[in-house]
Amino acid sequence: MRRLDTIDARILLALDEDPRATVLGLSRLLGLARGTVQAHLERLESDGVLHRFSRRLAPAALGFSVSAFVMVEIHQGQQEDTLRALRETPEVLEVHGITGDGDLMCRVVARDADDLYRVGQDVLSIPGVVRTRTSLAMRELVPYRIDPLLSELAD
Amino acid sequence: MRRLDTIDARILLALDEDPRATVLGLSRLLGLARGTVQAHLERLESDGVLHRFSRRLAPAALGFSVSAFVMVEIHQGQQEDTLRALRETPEVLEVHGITGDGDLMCRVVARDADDLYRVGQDVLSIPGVVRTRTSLAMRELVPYRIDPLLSELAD
DNA sequence: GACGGGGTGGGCACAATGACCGCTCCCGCA
DNA sequence: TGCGGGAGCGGTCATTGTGCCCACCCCGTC
Repeated sequence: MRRLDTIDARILLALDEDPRATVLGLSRLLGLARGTVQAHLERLESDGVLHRFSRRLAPAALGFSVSAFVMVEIHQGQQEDTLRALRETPEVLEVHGITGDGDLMCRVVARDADDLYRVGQDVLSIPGVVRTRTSLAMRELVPYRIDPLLSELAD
Repeated sequence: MRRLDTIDARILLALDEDPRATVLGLSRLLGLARGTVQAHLERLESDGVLHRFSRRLAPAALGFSVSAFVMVEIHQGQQEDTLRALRETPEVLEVHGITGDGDLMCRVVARDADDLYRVGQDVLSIPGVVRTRTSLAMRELVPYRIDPLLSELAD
């Protein structure tokens, strides 16, 4: 994966401030030539450095205001089937293979506490799933952010 | 938080396909009037339904190719101080207050395995932190996605 | 039965885009 | 030592998109 430089970082931080900023606007703001900003933006999009747009969408806007982490212990043998089923469960937003006592760490969302129970059951009923341990995310104490790391790169 | 409608969902899915699509382009693609798309896009940005732009950035592009989940057990009394320190640690990307055996669930990144050890020590040395349990995210089995939920809304 | 929100379609002046050009500077390499 | 090549810059061009109007219409609500 390509490594970002100072200019990329400054552009991204500026886009955080104003996500709909134009290329020309950014070039003026950052004191760069328009072509420079344009080239960097194109590379950012084409190099796979940026995730899909919908990553910016808050699940709550879809009515999924409850989120939880589900540790899933699986039967290693049929991991493929298990993963396929997890992928087909829309409420499962992401799955990581982790070290430690669980095998899979899933982030799930639900409409409310009751709905979360249903999602939990859905996961539990997936073939290959041995045991689950659900932790309800009660408060988002530090909302996802990456700008501190970006800022370090920007100067 | 405002609830999205079908048009919002279709716009967002189209932006997933082409994040740099113009308003005019979207209106043609979706068979909607330009003003309609423009109004929805403005509302999406202004209603706080969209997270900051940098949420789209892959940490690996910054050189942080290792990520991990750190369960942090804290001294409830000084939670404020602990949180402040976590917030000041750039490698800590997000923190959730959760139910269950840990108190805090942190997602952290690091440059490599060695660097992760350092980050782990940093967290452990924060006042109020009693115990930590780190799970290295070895593989992203289902990368974050929300489009299945969006698609349900789109039709 | 009037109102208002949210969609449509059109039109306008202006701004931004994409795609060029040649120029310079700097770094790596033969 | 000198020769690429990459990356910024600054400029131009025709084309496209934007922001902001307008009037209209449908539909559910009070």
